[in-house]
Amino acid sequence: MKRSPFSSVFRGGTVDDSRHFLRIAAQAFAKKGYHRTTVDEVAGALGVAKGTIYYHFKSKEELYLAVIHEGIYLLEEQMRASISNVETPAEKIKKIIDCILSFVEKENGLVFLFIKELCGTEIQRTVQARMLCGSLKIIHNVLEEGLENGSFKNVNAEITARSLYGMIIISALHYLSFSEKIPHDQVIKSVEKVFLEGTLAAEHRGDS
Amino acid sequence: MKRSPFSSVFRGGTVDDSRHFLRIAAQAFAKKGYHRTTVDEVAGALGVAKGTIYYHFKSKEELYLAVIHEGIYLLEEQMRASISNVETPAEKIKKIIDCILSFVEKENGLVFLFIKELCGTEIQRTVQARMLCGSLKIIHNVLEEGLENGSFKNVNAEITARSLYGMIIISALHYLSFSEKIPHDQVIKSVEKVFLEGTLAAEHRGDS
Amino acid sequence: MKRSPFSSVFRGGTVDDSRHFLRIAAQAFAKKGYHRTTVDEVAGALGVAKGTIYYHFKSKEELYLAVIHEGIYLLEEQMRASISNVETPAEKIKKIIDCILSFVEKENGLVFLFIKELCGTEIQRTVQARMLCGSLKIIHNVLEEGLENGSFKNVNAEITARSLYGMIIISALHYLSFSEKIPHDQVIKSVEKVFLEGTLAAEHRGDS
Amino acid sequence: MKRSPFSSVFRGGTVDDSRHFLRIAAQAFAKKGYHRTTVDEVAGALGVAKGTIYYHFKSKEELYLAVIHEGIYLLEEQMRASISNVETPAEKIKKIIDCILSFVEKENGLVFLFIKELCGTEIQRTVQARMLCGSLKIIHNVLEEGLENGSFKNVNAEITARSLYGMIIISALHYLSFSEKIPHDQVIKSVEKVFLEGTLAAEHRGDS
DNA sequence: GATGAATGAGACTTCATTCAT
DNA sequence: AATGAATGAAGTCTCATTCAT
Repeated sequence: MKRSPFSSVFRGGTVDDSRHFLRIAAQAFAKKGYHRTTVDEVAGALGVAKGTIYYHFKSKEELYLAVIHEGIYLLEEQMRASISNVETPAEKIKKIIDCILSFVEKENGLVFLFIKELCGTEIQRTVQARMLCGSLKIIHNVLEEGLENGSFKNVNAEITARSLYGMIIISALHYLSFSEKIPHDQVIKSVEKVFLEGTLAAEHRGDS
Repeated sequence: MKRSPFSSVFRGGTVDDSRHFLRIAAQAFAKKGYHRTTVDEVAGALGVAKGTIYYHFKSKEELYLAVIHEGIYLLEEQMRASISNVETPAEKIKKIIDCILSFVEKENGLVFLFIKELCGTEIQRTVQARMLCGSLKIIHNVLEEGLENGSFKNVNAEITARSLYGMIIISALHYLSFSEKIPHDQVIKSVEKVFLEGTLAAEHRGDS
Repeated sequence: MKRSPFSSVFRGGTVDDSRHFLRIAAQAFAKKGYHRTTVDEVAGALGVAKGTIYYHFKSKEELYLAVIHEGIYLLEEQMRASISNVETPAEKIKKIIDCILSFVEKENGLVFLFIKELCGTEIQRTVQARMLCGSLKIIHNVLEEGLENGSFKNVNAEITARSLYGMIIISALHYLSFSEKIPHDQVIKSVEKVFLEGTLAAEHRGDS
Repeated sequence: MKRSPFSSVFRGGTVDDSRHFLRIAAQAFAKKGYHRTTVDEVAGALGVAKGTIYYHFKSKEELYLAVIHEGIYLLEEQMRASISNVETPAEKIKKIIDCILSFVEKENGLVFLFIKELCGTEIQRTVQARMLCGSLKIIHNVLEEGLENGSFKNVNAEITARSLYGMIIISALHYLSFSEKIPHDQVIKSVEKVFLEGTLAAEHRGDS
């Protein structure tokens, strides 16, 4: 029984097939970015004719959004999985750092797409930001858990969640910018330490 | 007196005129991003004919690079100025946070362009990253200064500089993504605190 | 009992069913014209899948021709019926005016299609014109009947038939062009009078 | 001094140049109709690159409208000229019949375009109809003139104007449909006679 | 008989770039 | 130095048609 590439999106066919195809499309887009990637190229990567893309998606942009959405969902899944069996909030934070770093490393094409999208049109920005809030929420929840059980200081959970996100992403991005391999352990150690313990030497701190 | 590419637009134009024009071009590009902004639009914003652009720049891309470069240089200038009369490294960090936040707020169009560019083609990424290293270096220097005089813990200065950058940028970006005003004081306070003092409660920390 | 192309759509469908379907297809085409109407839309209006169209017709064009043909046949039927029990040629002319006007009003979509087709490619034009000659012939016959029994002046029956056709159609079209309702009585009266009696005042006419 | 093909539409260049180009474009469209004529073909006929069309017109449709408009204006000019030195309304009618017939014969491509457009979308219909009202108005005025000076019977000038238009156009179209030459004299004589004197024999008429 | 997913040729449109003035 | 009309390559999208089920 022949399966249509996107059959699962609409009828029959497993969801996994569909996600698989979106992942391939993501790679196609990731190579050169939205604008420099032609629909023909995506179709080629998918092994279907151009018309097939347009049979399933209203426009290049709609396809792109599906791709982004899938990517964001993928990150969320992995973040959730990474902390599923972990006890303390501090440990969870460490796992999340590791997880995001790995994701950025492995799916760097996708990550570039995310971020670029975050810097697009006002409408794109908002849509995209709202989607990313899912993964942000996971960090946010861990922070609140730590605040409740007293393992974390009195910090603004929202802003702090974003700060952590930023630390990880930008640290990782730096290596990718120079096409270097991310020195996982070093980065994890450094981000962990700074985030959890700060940078001030003990004698310079007026710990609250 | 150095002559700018556009010096003739204003008779006797100086380098400052040139920077002024690049700043306007930046705003034009920032509205819709590199690809969706036409040379016609940039020319229109500049009040010159399209041919004039090509008289001064070899291509749209070259113009864009000049714009980006000018933007990055602008940020560097402001960062340098912000810490020029400050004593301690910790104080300098605070000033830098404030400075970057203000820059992101005021020049958000430019910042979006920076970041997008950081996520572009491999070659662009590298060029761009190298340029951004200027402002990173400023943070880096402050950290080393603090390491030397003992006010900072033994942290990896390079990675930590990037982490701080990431905290600030991403925190700020969040608000811009939702077209909200950045709550300056809150963000500054939060980032400062986390970065300098960490998030772990005293009793949970095995301070080194 | 003859089987229609779509007979299977309604089990035991007859020729009448077929005509019914062509009439629906006509409405679909009429809305936006041949080119702007997609086969999908026609299929949708018919409540069948696109493939079904191609099962019954070789191409979009063949379907369209069938539609036009059905429309022209419909007009002929009605014209013939309208004069079937009428005695004098002059009375018949009045009935025909009324009949065409009603047809244009009720089946304006179809009429637009006819006319557009009359203005198409050379080959289409000829095919179409030949088809329309059926209804023209009806008028022509009435005129000849009148010429024979002396109730009509010595006019060129062919050209005059076309003239009458033109008077009616264009008069009616004017209202449709502005999406106004056709003022039946007025138009009938005016066309009748002009056609039968002319426009010149008695004293200005050198009646032959 | 080089002249741009459409220069007159915008600046410099004579209006005649511009009209000339629209006339050529009209011929291009006329051959196969709006939809089957590609912009490339029009550009080719005009001897310019495709982009040049889009430099001067926003879309294929806008170009088409300009073409139609020019054609309608052309007809009006000729109608007005044809009756400029004619005395009586009845003579004017004769001239107008001749003029329209000649126009249809010479510019048949344009005429097909007019009519097709009259049968298009509701919006097109209205726009087009409004434009054609110019030439209709000329006939209308002649009729009113005749009504006032008593040379015409008491007919409805509006509807009658349209009727005459229809007689001429459809009579002429018939020949074009079969790609035959229009027998000018015969048609003129027939239309004139029917329109001015009617078809009923004297003894069958109850002249008012 | 009927379906509808897939196809791919072809059309419109955009826009960076050139060059004569 | 500056202009802006002209260009044409390239990209998005449509849709008539096919064919395996």
